[in-house]
Amino acid sequence: MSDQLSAPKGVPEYLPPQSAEFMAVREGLAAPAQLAGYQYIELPIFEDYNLYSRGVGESTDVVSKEMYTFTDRGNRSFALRPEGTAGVIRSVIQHGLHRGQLPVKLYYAGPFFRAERPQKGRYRQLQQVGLEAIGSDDPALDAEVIAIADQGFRDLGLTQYQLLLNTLGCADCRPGYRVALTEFLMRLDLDEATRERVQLNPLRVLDDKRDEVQQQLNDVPLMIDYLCQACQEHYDQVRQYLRLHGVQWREQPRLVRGLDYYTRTTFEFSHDLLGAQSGIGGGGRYDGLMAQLGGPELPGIGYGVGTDRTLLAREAEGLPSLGAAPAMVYGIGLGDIARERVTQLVTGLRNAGISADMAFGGRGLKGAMKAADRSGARWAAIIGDDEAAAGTVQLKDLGSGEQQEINSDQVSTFLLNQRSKEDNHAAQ
RNA sequence: GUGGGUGUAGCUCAGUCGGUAGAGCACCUGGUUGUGGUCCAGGAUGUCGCGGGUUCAAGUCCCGUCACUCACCCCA
Repeated sequence: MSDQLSAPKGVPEYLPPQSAEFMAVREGLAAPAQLAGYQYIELPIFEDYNLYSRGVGESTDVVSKEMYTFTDRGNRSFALRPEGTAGVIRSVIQHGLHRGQLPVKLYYAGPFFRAERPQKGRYRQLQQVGLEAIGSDDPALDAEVIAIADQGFRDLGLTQYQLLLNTLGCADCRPGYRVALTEFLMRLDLDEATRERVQLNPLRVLDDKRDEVQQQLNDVPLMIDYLCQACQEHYDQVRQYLRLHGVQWREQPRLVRGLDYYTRTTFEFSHDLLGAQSGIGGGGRYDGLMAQLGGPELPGIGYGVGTDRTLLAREAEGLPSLGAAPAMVYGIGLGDIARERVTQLVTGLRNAGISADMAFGGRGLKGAMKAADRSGARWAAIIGDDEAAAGTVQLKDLGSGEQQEINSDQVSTFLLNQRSKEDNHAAQ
């Protein structure tokens, strides 16, 4: 037991049947992006270390203490990607995607890595579906991006979550706010680590969960009161477009994000039943990031939603699991010749688009029937010596128990008819 | 990095006042020869996380250690 190999700490695995649910969730989160014209981008899972220190920000926890880093034999420094936006922007700049039509609309899905202490819903290898829209600061785009994330959650049946919305201002108005906030925070009674955070990035003190901190924040200055004219108008329009999308939200003036690149619109989807790690998705605008990574001065907005946490949220809401469909037919052959016939039958069915499994290991009929039942198949196709000689199949409906003998070459047409009959029935 | 909780069968867990280990589910076999589910009968399964200590005797008490887990910081 002690020297049993095991998966690395904090890395979730999705085994059947849950793996089918995982894939369904990932597809469900990506589908609304595809419908809105976003195109898939597949990117490296590790990148140059400097991409993150420059892009995400040296002062963030993600970069300062949560990255998996390594050097290769050429002594180049890399990091397993802790988030998706920086990599997308790097790729857009490198390949000049922004020279085409704007905005560039991309989405991605895959694993990300953070070397944190694991807990419920917080993993060292986490899965996200994310998207980025680059090259426009149109507030209608902000609303579209948010609406797409919201749509994904709703399509998957989630209801007990809320969208928290805020704006962080821009390079013109945020510095003034930051000064006011820092002055306020420095007068508070805070522990040393928190005082350091005030210096590094005072905004991040705002969503400290500890009571002793929150109690002192009643009169804290808020960004919303320091917005410049342009940011105020932008935020107003984002909200107007959100209404047009039919999206509900809650203003959360203390909402901040852990990454340095965010500007203006920021948002987070928070689930009510998930415990401490309640964020199922979040994102915002990053109008300075492109330039900071050596590209042109183009604005952008995006989000990442947690595939793992969305799956947990569905479970927490008691939603029916999105299991894998079992094979439609389960073939059973008794004896050597019959087993050859079954192999041919199953292959023919698969070619006709009918999912088919079969019994292996030469077990008896009783055992094979048991296996057929457990597979969840709707039909058992049994061939023994008699059927092999006659060129027929015993086709048994495992739901009703009815059984009939039909010619081998008619099985697929029979089943296709059955399937369309039942589909029509289900559609009514 | 910091704090709490838990480690017993494949899974979920029970195990009293210390007396050498159990249930449910799952699994296997049988209940007629070529027919599953339900039912009945039977069966296999453990380094009680690991190491040490106390004791005639430790799953149970003590110490250490490791793992898992929840929470803080932070984030999806």
